[in-house]
Amino acid sequence: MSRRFEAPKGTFDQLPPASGSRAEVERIMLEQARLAGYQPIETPIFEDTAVFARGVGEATDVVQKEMYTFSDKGGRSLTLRPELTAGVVRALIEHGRLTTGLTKVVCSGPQFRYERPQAGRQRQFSQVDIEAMGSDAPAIDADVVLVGHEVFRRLEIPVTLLLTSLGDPVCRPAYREALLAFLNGLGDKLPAAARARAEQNPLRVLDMKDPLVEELTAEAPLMRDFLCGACKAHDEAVRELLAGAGVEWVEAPRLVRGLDYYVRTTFEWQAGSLDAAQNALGGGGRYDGLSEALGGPPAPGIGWALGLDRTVLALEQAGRLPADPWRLDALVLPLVPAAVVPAQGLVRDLRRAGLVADLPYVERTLNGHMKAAAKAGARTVVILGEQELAAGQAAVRDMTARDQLPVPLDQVVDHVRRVAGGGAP
RNA sequence: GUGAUCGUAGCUCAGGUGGUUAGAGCGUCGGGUUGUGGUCCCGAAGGUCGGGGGUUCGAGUCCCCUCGGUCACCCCA
Repeated sequence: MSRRFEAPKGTFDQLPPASGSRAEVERIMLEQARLAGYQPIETPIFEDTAVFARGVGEATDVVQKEMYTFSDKGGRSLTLRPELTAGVVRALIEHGRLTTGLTKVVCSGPQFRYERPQAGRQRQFSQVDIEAMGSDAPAIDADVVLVGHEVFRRLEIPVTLLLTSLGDPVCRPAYREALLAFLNGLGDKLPAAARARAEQNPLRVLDMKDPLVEELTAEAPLMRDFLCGACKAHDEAVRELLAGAGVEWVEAPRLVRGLDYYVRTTFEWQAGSLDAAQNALGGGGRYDGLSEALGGPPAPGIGWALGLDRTVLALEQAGRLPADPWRLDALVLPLVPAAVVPAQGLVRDLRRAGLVADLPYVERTLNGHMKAAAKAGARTVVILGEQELAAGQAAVRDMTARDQLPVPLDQVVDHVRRVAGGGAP
């Protein structure tokens, strides 16, 4: 026997029926985006390495140690996308979509980061992402957040929205200096890891989990108190709009992003139900300036992404996974050779009517077929035996009611629709 | 990248101090007499004990290496 293979480290397979629930979560997110006017966009899974290096930021951990970078046979340096925003912005710039007006897009798909896997953190992971580019109006910030609010509402999953403003190139440098001064003032009381981080990106010291660091930085200056007039006005307008839309949030002045492009409005949804370190189900923020960094025209933007795998995990733990929508409405069962052709025709008609219909394809006793149909959750079984054929009928069994009726062949579709549509658990 | 922990049938797990043909439950398949279901009864299939090396008369059980899972740090959605 030859060697058996396993999925590569940090990747996983999605098999039915769990894959059905997962697809349903993705569908709900895409649907909410569509209702809010976001149009589908698709970009390559790999890009010129520089797109991410410049877009995400040379100094970030993502770029420095987590990218899947390789050379193709033409000697180009390419990178499997570690996130979606940079590629989307590159595409919008390339096709001249950022010169005028507002562009709202949504996309979904796998991304890749070389990390040590754990629950909710895989080397290949999927996100559903929305981006709105071309406006710095606070209303668009609220619009983007509202999409997420509705998604989590529909999924009936308890989340907390963390919200803050990271300032902009006008006010952040002064804050950075103040924070750095504060951290330096702590001297060697600060652990080495924190001091090292302070040199790279002092803001990130604020979200370290080391209790000692938390204690030492309890009185650290906060960006919130350093916002310039424009940022402050923007922030207040966003909050007013969100409050008006009934969105609740928690102030998170220490919320920090690991991607360099974020400015001003920044947010994250945390799962209350997810008992894991990776509990951010979705997050994002404003990234004015990213377009310019990628060689495009000035075009402010904001967006966020839903972590699909984590959201499914959280739904699982909360016992709220959406039902798998692939359950059979009708299993059509030809009992004699002469019934095979009419059965195929029935299946075609049922499917045309939008019902999930299938044949068994395997040899089994009638008893066996019934057992299998029950186990699979089929709502009806349409039996075509000798007697039924002779009468031009099918026996349609309602599996929930355990009730069976002879139905003329040309009425089977309507009958199944009535039975299957009615009693949905 | 650092630390910890685990790895026995498709799934969840048993397998004292190493000792004949490795077990259970669930699941799967078949049967419980003519064409009818999830409970019940009977039966069957299914395992190079993650992989490699070592110690030993003998290893699923001990040692080393390696691969993978999980958890925390780190990072992030």
